[in-house]
Amino acid sequence: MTSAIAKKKPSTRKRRDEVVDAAARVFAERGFHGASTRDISEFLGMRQASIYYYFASKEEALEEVCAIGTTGFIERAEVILNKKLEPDQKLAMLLKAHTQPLADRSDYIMTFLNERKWLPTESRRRIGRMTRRYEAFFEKVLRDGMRSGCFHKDLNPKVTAIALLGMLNSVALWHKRDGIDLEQTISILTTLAMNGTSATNKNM
Amino acid sequence: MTSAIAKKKPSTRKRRDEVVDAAARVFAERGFHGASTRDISEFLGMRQASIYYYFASKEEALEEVCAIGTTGFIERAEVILNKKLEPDQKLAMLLKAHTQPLADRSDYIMTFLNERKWLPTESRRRIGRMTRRYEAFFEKVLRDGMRSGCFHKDLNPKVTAIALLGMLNSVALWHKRDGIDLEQTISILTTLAMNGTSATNKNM
Amino acid sequence: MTSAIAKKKPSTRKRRDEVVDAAARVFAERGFHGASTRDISEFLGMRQASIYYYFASKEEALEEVCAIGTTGFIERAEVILNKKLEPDQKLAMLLKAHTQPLADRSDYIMTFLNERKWLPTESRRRIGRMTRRYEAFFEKVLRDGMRSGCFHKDLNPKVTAIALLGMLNSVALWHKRDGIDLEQTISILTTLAMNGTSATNKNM
Amino acid sequence: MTSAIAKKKPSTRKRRDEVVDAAARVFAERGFHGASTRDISEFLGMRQASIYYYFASKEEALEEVCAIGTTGFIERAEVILNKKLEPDQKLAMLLKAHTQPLADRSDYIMTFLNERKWLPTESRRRIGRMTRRYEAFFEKVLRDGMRSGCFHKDLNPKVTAIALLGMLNSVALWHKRDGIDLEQTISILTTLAMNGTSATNKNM
DNA sequence: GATGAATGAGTGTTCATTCAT
DNA sequence: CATGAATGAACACTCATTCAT
Repeated sequence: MTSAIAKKKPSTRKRRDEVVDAAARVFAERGFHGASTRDISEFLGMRQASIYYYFASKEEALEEVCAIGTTGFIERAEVILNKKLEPDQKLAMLLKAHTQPLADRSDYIMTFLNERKWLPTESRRRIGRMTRRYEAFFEKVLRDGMRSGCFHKDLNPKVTAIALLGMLNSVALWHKRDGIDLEQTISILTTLAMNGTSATNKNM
Repeated sequence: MTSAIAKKKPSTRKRRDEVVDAAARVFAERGFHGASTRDISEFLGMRQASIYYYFASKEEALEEVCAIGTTGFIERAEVILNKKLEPDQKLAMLLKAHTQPLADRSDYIMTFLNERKWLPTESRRRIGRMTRRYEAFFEKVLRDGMRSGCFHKDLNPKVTAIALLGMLNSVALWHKRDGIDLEQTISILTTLAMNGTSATNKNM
Repeated sequence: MTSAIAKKKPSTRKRRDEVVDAAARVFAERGFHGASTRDISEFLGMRQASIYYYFASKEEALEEVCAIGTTGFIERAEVILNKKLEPDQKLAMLLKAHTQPLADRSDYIMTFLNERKWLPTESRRRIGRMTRRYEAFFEKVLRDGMRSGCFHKDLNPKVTAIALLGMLNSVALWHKRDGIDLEQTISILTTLAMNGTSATNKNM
Repeated sequence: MTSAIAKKKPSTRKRRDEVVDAAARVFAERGFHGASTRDISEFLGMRQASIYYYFASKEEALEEVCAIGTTGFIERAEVILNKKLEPDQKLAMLLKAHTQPLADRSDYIMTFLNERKWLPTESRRRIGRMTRRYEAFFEKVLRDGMRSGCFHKDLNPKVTAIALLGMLNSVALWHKRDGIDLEQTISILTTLAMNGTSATNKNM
């Protein structure tokens, strides 16, 4: 997924990264269709045409931003899955791991979340397969916990997985609203999620 | 679906409604910036210029779609707030009432959720005030329940309110993914939310 | 020239006059190409389409305004020419008569002066012939005065005629600038013109 | 003709100048609102969009044409004002200097005279201040001459200044009419103006 | 590495005009 | 008399993209 960024010589790499950063920033702020290649270039103090030294097309830039936006999620989830821990502990770690990149890569994450639907068909599909695989990790942990008794036995693991991710991701949309501390918010969401799935609940 | 707006004379109403519907549909599908006025007009079998008989601008069309997208939410929430019920029962009703319009007005809701950020400053602010007022209803019920003992006493009502809404709204984004039944999903989410906030939880 | 306005029944006339007035006003203010039929209709509290009850086209409206703008000039000049007076007295009267309509018909005059060039070829030619005929009156008076000795014998009557008219007409362009009284200005211009053409001058 | 603007690098200068020239020509011929950006581009053998490589907007093009249209007037007038000459000699020089650019920059001058009213508010004001300053030069010379005795003591210098300029400028409007030689016309106008203001006149 | 110059296709919008009612 | 509805043509302007340098 990240191989695309490693095509160029090390010397070139640095500047190219800045361009991708700018694209992420601008896409996050104005949306893919609302952002122009000129917006990106101006952000960099470059001319519009210069962008095309780094990208063959605007869509390719979106692809790369989205790719980076998803980088590491699956890997980190896999690591957690393989640990010797109870399912509820694993879930808590998954939730934590999921939200953590919001702090330092929010432009990439927001672009991925909101703009991936405008990717050209093929790469959209590729990314779709990845996210479904990622969701499956959550589903598996939930299923494991239901069997082992630490999650409520009547949960619908598929819907619950998507719901939890939906809740966490929605943070990305309002994490800039005043008076909301990201760290604290994430911990609150985690508690909410853990309680929502806990086996100690009756009303199901 | 069109019952929400009943401001114009009956004679004018019909055709204009179709235009608004088309705008909602196209905005939901392609995003505000990805949709052209030609897309809207073609959807209606009209010429592009004819759209401007009904709207002064594309932005005005977005405004109207968003306005309809929010119609009734506050009113229904107010009715529920004024009922003589326990806070947890009220919350359940609020959640139900919130998700119900997704079924028959999903174009409007999705446009509101995803595209309202492109509204011109003033109407964006107006809508922003509305949504904050709406969130406050959820907060109030949570706070009431925390005091009365039916919700966990250590909840953060503000963040919890936004989190629950975030979770419910995320349904709008995947409610078309295959194999997911809207009705059932909503009931699952409600249970999840009720458990997440319940006072019977320990791990807080 | 004015027969166009007398086509309709007396009952209709009044409203039609208002429409012509509005057209003159709007053309004077924004220019023919800068003014839209909607501007005219809005000025009247009408709908855009209603204008076409009175005019077959925007150009026809311009034609009518220009026609009215020139109304009376030739007639009044002819009356003056036929009087038994010295040429310099005639010239003074011509100048006075020329500037007088500026006060109460400035919209028509300004439209005529600035916008007649956008008239369709044929009516532009017709009006061109009229203005040349009008200028010839001034020329004739100048020539008469040169012969009789009251104007300087070396004047170029053609150019002088156009120059005097150019000077007077330019009043129409700044007659709204603050601190300039129309009446007084006209008298100053007349003196200037009379002196400029007087036979008592040496430096020629 | 292009010597007036010498701000850009020589390399960039040439093509851009051609575009400004074309704009001046087209604006002079059809008026600002009657001229389309396509008219300008076709005149140059360019595509419509290419105009926007040189100008941010049609209005900006008008601004530049008007700016060039006024270039040098104030400077030349200042030089004349500072000469050691009698006021009447200065006035004659001012009149001559004013009309001379008509020959080789008539598109710019005509655009300035007829179309400056369509400039955006701010630049219209800026240009308005310039023209008022220019008019003040004429006023000053007139006032000086009235005091020194070479101009009639009862002149109204403000109105006279504007009247003379109005007369000269009106040349711009008919200088293409057949049989009128520009050089000769200007000399006639000058004489007319000098006589009109001369102290040897009685009828004031 | 980057840019100046240009363009084809498209965008939102305006406008004069038509016509049935 | 006047309008509601609509439209074809044009308009100013933007945009992603190209390419020689």
